[in-house]
Amino acid sequence: MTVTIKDVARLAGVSASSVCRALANPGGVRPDTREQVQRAVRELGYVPNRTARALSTGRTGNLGIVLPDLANPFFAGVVKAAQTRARALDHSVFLSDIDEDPAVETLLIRALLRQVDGFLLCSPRSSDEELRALHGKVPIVLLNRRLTPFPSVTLDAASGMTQALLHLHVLGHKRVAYVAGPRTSWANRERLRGLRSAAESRPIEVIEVGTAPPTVEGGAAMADVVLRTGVTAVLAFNDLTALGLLNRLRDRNFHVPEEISVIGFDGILLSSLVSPALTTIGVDMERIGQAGVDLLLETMADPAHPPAHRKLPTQLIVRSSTDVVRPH
Amino acid sequence: MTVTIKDVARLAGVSASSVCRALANPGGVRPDTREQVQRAVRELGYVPNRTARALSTGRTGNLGIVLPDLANPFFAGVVKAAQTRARALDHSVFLSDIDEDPAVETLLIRALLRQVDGFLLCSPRSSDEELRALHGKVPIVLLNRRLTPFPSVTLDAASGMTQALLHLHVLGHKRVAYVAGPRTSWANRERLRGLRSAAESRPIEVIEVGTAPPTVEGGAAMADVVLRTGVTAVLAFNDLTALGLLNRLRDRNFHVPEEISVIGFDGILLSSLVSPALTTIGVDMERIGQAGVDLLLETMADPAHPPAHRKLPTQLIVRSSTDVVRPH
DNA sequence: TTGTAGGCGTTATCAT
DNA sequence: ATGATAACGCCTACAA
Repeated sequence: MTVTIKDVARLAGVSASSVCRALANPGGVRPDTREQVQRAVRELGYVPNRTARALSTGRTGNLGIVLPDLANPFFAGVVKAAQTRARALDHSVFLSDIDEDPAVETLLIRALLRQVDGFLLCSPRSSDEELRALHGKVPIVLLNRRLTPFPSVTLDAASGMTQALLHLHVLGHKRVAYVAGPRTSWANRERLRGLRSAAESRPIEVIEVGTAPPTVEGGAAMADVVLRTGVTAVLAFNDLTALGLLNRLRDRNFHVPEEISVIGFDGILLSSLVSPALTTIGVDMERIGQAGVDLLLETMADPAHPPAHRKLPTQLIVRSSTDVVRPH
Repeated sequence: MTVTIKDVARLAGVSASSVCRALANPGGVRPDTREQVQRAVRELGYVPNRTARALSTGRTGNLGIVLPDLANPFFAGVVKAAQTRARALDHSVFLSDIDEDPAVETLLIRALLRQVDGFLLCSPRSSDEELRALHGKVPIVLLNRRLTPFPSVTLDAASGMTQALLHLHVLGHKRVAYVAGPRTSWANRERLRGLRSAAESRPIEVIEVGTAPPTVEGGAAMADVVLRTGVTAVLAFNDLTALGLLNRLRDRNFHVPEEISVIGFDGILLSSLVSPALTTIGVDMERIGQAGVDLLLETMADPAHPPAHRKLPTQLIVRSSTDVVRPH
């Protein structure tokens, strides 16, 4: 039924090891032998069983990608890019959506541990300790989180926040709100830190209005709180949150951006389609996913010399054309 | 370094076979033996190597999900649900985004063939022949495509299209356009068929304006063609296409829905956030993903008696509040 | 250059 | 109820 290396060997009139060599190391075998083998392979439609190979070599050719929520276009975009990159490098991808639940994260990782050569952990929600406990067991690259001794791909949130605040400053804003993301999110802390730091040197007050799930619903739920602070602008943890805000503000008959400015983070497609279009701090999801996989493969190749961290740029995308402040 | 079943056996003072039994079939072993084994397992932190198990049992505990484009929120939503369901049933998921390229689809499937117990093929772009060639080799469930002898999960496109056309009819529309999706998409043909069939019994003319990639860009590119037909309403293959249309129409200073109505398909979150919100034919992505996995597991359990096809409902979601026609 | 003989970790068969 | 033993498919010394 299932064609194995032995079938190929028999048909080619050689031993299994020769088949193996002919495939793995075409130079290490006589040309005519290789010819025989290749013909047999084609004829039988032989495909090596990677599961069996993994048992023997200890390498599976698989990567594990773990992320908080695939419904967030940011992660979908990153995974798409990562998966494409992985395939180009002859690797398959296990996908695990933990649905924002830190508890299942480490469980999932442990379950997949021996089925992958390494993990790309996107915005992991686990504690530093839990993650560190994994170190040495399996190559890991962190996305959107910085934690020694792991290699990681992060975003230059400080730059993005500075660009955004400068933008708001020029428009005359004096008080801005920040709607935070998950407490367990390193990126959230980083963005807030960047925002605060950018505000220090400017006459702008930053008000942290609290944490919301990084979803449209989460953002919508925070709109009233934001309004109560009387700010003229609000920065959200990410685009989904910002869109939720935008929507609820519109329901409340507040005009964006005339009465209140909203700025998101990620630059997902969706942010460009709403109207008024969302001003946001954009990132290159494709590059993020690629970089993650590249770093991971480097780490796997040489665990002793893990590659350096990579910090990717952010770029403010101003979309609302009439950011005129009318302080209230 | 890595703890195997033998380590457990040694520590528990039993044979490897007993460890295996104690874990797989707790009843088939003496209570005190099981006790010993469980203690050893905990102490050593033993986790069975699923790769090795797969080699022995022939079952991997993995599913493969293949889809055209993860950047499409419809597929992201379906995959999220499917993945969650799979995990609940103790299965892991391989993900493959083929980026709308039929050529890589079968290649990918063949590559993963021995690493999964079955495939969930979402909107497969391959030909009937290519797919049928896979039959018998591995359990397969089709999503968004009907093709004997495969079990499948499909949508009641005809119903959705009928609802939409009735809606347009009531509003007085006489000529509507359909912006098609990929030619290789079964769902596209089905939707067009449903639309045509619904139009037969009504005084409405359906004009197929051509094929567009099922993306925002694809939709945008078709806007001018749609305008040239002079229709008062346009149905798009999916929401992304519809949103592209919406956007470009707005750029052309056409008012939606006053001057032209736009209707999408899928009911992705995005469609509810734009303004005017997109009227669309909604589906339950979560249920689709769940049903896909459920069917697949049934098929795997008993390949001789594959489960029946499942056709899931569609529901027109009217969002634009002022669908008044001003025929031109 | 090629074949033979393990072994990877697990499960299943067969005695005991 | 338990323990040897033989697979599963592949890879890699080692020997020829």
